[in-house]
Amino acid sequence: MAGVNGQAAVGGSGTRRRGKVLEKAILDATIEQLWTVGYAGLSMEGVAAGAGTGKAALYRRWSNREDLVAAALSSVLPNPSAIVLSGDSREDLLALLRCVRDAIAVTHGTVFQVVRSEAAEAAGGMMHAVVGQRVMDPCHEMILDVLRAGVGRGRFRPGADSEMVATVGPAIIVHYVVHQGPTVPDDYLISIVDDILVPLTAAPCSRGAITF
Amino acid sequence: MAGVNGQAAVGGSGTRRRGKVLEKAILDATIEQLWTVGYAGLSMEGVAAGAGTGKAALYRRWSNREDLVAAALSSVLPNPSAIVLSGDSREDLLALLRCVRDAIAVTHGTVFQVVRSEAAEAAGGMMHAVVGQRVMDPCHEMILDVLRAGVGRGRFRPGADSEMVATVGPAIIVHYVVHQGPTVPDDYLISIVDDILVPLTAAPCSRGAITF
Amino acid sequence: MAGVNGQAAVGGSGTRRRGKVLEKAILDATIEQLWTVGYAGLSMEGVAAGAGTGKAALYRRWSNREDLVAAALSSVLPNPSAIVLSGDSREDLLALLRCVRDAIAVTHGTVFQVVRSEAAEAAGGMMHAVVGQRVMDPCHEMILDVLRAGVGRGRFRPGADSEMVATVGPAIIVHYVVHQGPTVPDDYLISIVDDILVPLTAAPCSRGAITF
Amino acid sequence: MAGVNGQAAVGGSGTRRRGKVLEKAILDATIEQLWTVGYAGLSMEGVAAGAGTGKAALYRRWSNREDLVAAALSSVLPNPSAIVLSGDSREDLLALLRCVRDAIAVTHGTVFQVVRSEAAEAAGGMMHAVVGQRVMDPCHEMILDVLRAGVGRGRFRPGADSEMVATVGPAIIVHYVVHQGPTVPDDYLISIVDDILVPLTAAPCSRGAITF
DNA sequence: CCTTAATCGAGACGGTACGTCGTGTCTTTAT
DNA sequence: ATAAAGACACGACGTACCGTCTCGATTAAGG
Repeated sequence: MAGVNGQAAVGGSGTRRRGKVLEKAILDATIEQLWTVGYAGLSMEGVAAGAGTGKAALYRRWSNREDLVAAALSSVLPNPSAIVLSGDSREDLLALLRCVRDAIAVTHGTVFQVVRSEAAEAAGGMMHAVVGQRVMDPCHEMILDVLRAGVGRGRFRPGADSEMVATVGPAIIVHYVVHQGPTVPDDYLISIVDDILVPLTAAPCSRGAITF
Repeated sequence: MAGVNGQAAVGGSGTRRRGKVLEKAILDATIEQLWTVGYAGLSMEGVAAGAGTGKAALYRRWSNREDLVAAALSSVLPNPSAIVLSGDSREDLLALLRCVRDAIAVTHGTVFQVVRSEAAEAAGGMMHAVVGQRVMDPCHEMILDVLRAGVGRGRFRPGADSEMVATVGPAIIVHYVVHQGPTVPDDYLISIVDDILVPLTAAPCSRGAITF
Repeated sequence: MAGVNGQAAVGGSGTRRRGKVLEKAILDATIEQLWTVGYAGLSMEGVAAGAGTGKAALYRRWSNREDLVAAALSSVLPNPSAIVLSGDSREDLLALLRCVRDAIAVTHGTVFQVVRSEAAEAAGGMMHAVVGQRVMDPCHEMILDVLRAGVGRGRFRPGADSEMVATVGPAIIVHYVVHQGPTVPDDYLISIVDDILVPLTAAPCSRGAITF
Repeated sequence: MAGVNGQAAVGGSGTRRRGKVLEKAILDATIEQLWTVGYAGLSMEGVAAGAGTGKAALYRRWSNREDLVAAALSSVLPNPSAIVLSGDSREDLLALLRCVRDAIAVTHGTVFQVVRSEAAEAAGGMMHAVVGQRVMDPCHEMILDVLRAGVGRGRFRPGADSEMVATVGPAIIVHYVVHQGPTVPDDYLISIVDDILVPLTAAPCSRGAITF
């Protein structure tokens, strides 16, 4: 458990880590602690021990537990801007929802282990804000882009490119995570697209007479 | 050996509180602490002091902080079964979403201050489960009932009475709370109904004889 | 999770005490507590507060109350080896008994506030052992030396240099303290020497050539 | 362990003890606790549980732990007035020292587990006083009587019937108990008499010329 | 090459809260 | 009326972390 890296806490291991190497070891130890004991059980002392360093090395970089965890999460979060949109609305929406899902999964649901605590709000870089700024917000914007494109091409009904429609998908994912746990199956995402987003954006009476 | 003094409580009240009276005082003090210092800042000692009692009286009833807060929240949660459905689908959905909103507002967002922590999962009566069982789940079922009724009367499209459609409204509210804070304006709820639920459930080609 | 504040000690002293300085402050506070509230009323929390530190600083050094008090007593006990023997048997015995008396007086009788408790026996450095090893045992040996010298010079009867004779003086002092309190008057010590030790060691038929 | 008597804590055992029967059960449970966990580990709750009763039954009879233990000890202490003196000084002194020894042994050294604590001094019937009044003081007086008789018959030197000489024997026993534990071997008592009391009381040059 | 300043590792420090246990008081219920 | 049971207000226990701080030891960089 202790010592994610290979040379910590061995005593006279010869070399002593500094700078980025040490920082990486600390963030790795933080992530490990999140997976093993969770956010509530994570302690600065535990992370320091796990990384084979002292508390001072942590506090020199991050002012408290929240900041440390935020930085650790930030280091493992997926990057929405890496997604290339195909132009196929359904596939693009699915890809973006998968990104949202992965952002939550990779943190093991930590974001929802502590959300909106007052202490967190005071701190600048709170965990939730990190996930929001790094993943949720960009995904939201990209979903909105897809919706606008769909409306522009007449594939979606007018007004389907609203903030709220763009919110529905991520919201359902978040709701699922909060209620069922951090692992959202792919079928569920497909279902969100097909059962919610498709009907919600469908052009009304798209083929006129057929409904007759 | 420990505790060698033994003075009885002299503080003001002539008689010593017991049972339900004391329990009420403790839960009230807990709610007050939640509003003043938040979940993260709430301590058993603080609640005991606030309630004018000792920690033992707390631990005799609830085994830890989570259980205590869950009980306190439970004591202030709205009761969905008190909602009388009018038969007007739109109004009924709105009433149910208001109930969900109130459940979160009344807890000052506490449910989302700590959600799905491992400790919480271990404990039987964790905070989130309380809100889920007491409000979210019943509301979900009632929303589903409204949807089924709408489908049954042909006001809603077939298939609109799905689990996922019923999830959309609460999910958006949760999403809002997590991102914007615990106070969800009524306009937002109306917008959820009109911009999401109405289009999502709209009978295809709503204008025409088919609705009959 | 616990301990969310973090203010550093602001209390008066510019710098934070460490090592020996802090240890001294703690032992002093312990002695003060012993005199003000007695052993039974002494608490780790009280000592920590009195010394202006935290309980951890105490438990880091001593594992429990007994050990702490033993250390505190040890710091104020008289040192028998500082006594220089004059060769005058009577004066030397008196000086040694005064040392025993002082050892008890300086602890305010604490040694006899808890003696031979099971907890004490388990612990290695229990209070009573401290006084025993530091004062009682050395004094016993020195008394024995004085007796042997007296016998050697024919001033004392043969056999007067026994363990039990050496025990008599301290035993009477202890008996007095247990029954009358920790302040043994000097007259009493003189009386022990003159009324007990002198007759007990007197050479038979002291007047006569045999003493040669 | 729990339930010294046969019917405690069994539930609906039919009869409920009162008065002397209950008092006896409590005192027995107290003695048992003294032997098993010692004075320091003895608690009112433990005694109540051991006796199969409630704390109220204890506090109705004795105001605190000290009083309870004093009463319990008192119930098992030997009675010096039962000793019949033979007239043989040596035998009589030995019998009295055995009484002192037994008084300490029967309490398992409890008297020296807490002695002269401030709390004890405040209370009227503290443990140590009980042993003192019930055994130590009477024995002291009886020893003095034996000494006076010896002096009166010319067997002892004049002045041998002093308070301090009478104190020596018990004092050495107490000293032994404090240092070696509550079990004083009979040989040790004999040694006290033969090596201390006999020389101390011996008539000087009792047969004149023989020493010559 | 050797200083020199930075920063590492370790852990003591003053402090808060934890969850447990015992005290002495007071209530409740049943005998 | 009193027994048994146990809740109550309280204080102390010994532990765990917090965030700050000190103290060598190590090490990268500058002269």
